[in-house]
Amino acid sequence: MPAAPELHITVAGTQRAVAVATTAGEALEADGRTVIAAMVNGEPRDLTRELADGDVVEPVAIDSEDGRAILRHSTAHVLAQAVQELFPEAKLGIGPPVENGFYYDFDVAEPFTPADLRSIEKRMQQIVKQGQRFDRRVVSDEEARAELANEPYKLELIDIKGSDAAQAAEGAGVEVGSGELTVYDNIHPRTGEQCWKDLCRGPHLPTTRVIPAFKLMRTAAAYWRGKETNPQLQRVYGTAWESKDALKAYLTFLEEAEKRDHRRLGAELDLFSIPDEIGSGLAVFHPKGGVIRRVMEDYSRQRHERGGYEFVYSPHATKSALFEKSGHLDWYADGMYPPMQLDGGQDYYLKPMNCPMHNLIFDARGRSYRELPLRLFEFGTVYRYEKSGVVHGLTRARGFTQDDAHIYCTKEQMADELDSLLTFVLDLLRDYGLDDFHLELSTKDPEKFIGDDHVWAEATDTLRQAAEKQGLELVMDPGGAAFYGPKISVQAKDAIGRTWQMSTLQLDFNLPERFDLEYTAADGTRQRPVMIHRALFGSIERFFAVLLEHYAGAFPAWLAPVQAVGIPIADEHVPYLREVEAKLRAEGIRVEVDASDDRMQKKIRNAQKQKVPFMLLAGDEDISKNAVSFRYRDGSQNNGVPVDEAVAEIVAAVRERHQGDR
RNA sequence: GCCAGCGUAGCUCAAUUGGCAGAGCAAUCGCCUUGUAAGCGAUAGGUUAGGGGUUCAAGUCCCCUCGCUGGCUCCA
Repeated sequence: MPAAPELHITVAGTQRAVAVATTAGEALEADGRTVIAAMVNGEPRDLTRELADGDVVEPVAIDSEDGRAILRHSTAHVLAQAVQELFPEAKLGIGPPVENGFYYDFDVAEPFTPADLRSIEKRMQQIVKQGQRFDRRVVSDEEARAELANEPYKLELIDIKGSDAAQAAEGAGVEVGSGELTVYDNIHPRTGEQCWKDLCRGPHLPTTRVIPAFKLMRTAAAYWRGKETNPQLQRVYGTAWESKDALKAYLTFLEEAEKRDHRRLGAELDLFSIPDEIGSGLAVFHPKGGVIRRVMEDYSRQRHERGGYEFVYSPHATKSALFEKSGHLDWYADGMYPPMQLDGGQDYYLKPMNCPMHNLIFDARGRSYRELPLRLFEFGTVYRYEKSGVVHGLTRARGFTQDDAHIYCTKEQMADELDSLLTFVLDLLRDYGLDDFHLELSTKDPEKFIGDDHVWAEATDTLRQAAEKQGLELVMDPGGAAFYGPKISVQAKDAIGRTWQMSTLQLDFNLPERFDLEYTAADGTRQRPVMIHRALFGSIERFFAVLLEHYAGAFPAWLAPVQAVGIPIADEHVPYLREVEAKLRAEGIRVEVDASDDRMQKKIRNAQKQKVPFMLLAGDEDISKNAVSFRYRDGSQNNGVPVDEAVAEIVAAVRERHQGDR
């Protein structure tokens, strides 16, 4: 008698033989609650999918990255079902999982109101409670078109299936992928009735009841397939988690992020403001913010001086001819303030970038190869006409100052220069307390560029090599380059794990061409230099905002606007603290004595709220020992610290740029 | 720029159905003289973003403008 046919598979690293028609869930002995899907040969699949001979099966836990994505995608389906039950006319867009949650786009006649959102969420809870089954069904293109005849956006997705357009539309791959089409039916557990269905690649949770915790967050409009010229759909954002605690932790994280918001801290700590009277995106720095900014700039200047940079200055406005020559008026006019007409019809523009100015400095006289690399540095203030909806505090302003430099070098010097430049950048960022980086390489935008393809390819390759040499993770950003050359940007993670774009390095073979820049080589021939654009902070304002949020306002001592405050127990102790103040001031420390008629407790509270790193308290006991009570802003304290020791500790923390206070 | 929400004292927020614009903090002036995150009292602070409309009566309802917030698109 022949043996029953068997499949030979690998389950969680162990080889096994199982009966034909065994499902992934059976092979994994999955409970469908903690293990909610299977990774089969590296592809996520439903637990109900049958295995084939030779399959390699791994469990997908709901609290893994893949598991959360499946959970969120399934929750997006529940959202869409709830919306179509409450708003039968709503047409479906796409509904992928995203970082921390999911969304689904709908075409509806009226945008959702906050009340709609609440009733949708309520309906979703009912669907979750019912425990509807997610059932996968393979369909042909024709069947899919027939079933989805009332869903015009889904039909469009079927049409572009597998094309570049499908890849380009964020999230569309979740619906159609590039292989066979599948529909997921939601089946009522008791009646077996089909409650809802959606075109979807899957996989999904076994049932809706497996969703442990979710919450709808907000509504927003979003352009269909991310194109500004397409109609706007109504997007509903939500979040979903593997447990109620995880959801709660996420909501707490959002609150924490809100407390760190640089716009809020900027007002609380009296650092800067963006007065309506001046205009959107145009900030003023108050004295305390000014101190931080000045110290940031001073240190950067010092480092650049040591790094072989020369300092230049250039004006904020120029005749249009300069930006015609640079190509900005052809490629960047939308991002510029409109021109001012002066001198009988002459157009003047505010500069959106400093590079053309620096090119003129390079070109002011003949240059020798002996001068290269020539590094021109400027804190250059630029003005860009940002669309009204995108302006955001200091991180997206209309006027800002770049720590901008342009490096002119030979082709031979380029690789070394990029290498040392990246090291210089990362080093400097570490001094400002950021140390978790990755790099991003932005390549040519096929619709917006100047110069030859092979020149772009060469520049991109050079940048890639420099990036790889750093041994950091490198992420590609196709089409993200500026019009004149590819770029590497340094992305840094802050204290609560958010990623910010910091430094940018751009390689440019094109502007030297347009400006006809030349140097005389050793053999007497005229040669074209290569140009590197780079900004380390990006913009000082943005960097300031990132640090403000990174430190939650508690800047390390060397950057703190007030580094130490003297707090007397009573008025009679003020003169003693004045002496301590004088000693600190002689060492260049920014110190104040709080001689107001508040009580000591209130003075401590005020200093804590202002996040002053060091508090020096003095009463009779301290004075008798020529000491102070040395309090740190974390609330800890050393009593009876001799004044000279306290001074030395503060001076050391500032001079050595300590990250912590002690 | 597009969609939605919001705009009350410097800040955080009240104001019942459309019915006298209010509190805490901050500020100013006093009192208190103090040992580890808010002492007490008084004073001042407002064209409720601006403009128009409905109404006996508008912070509240309607329209327009401006600004901000969250997204989309874009970006240092």
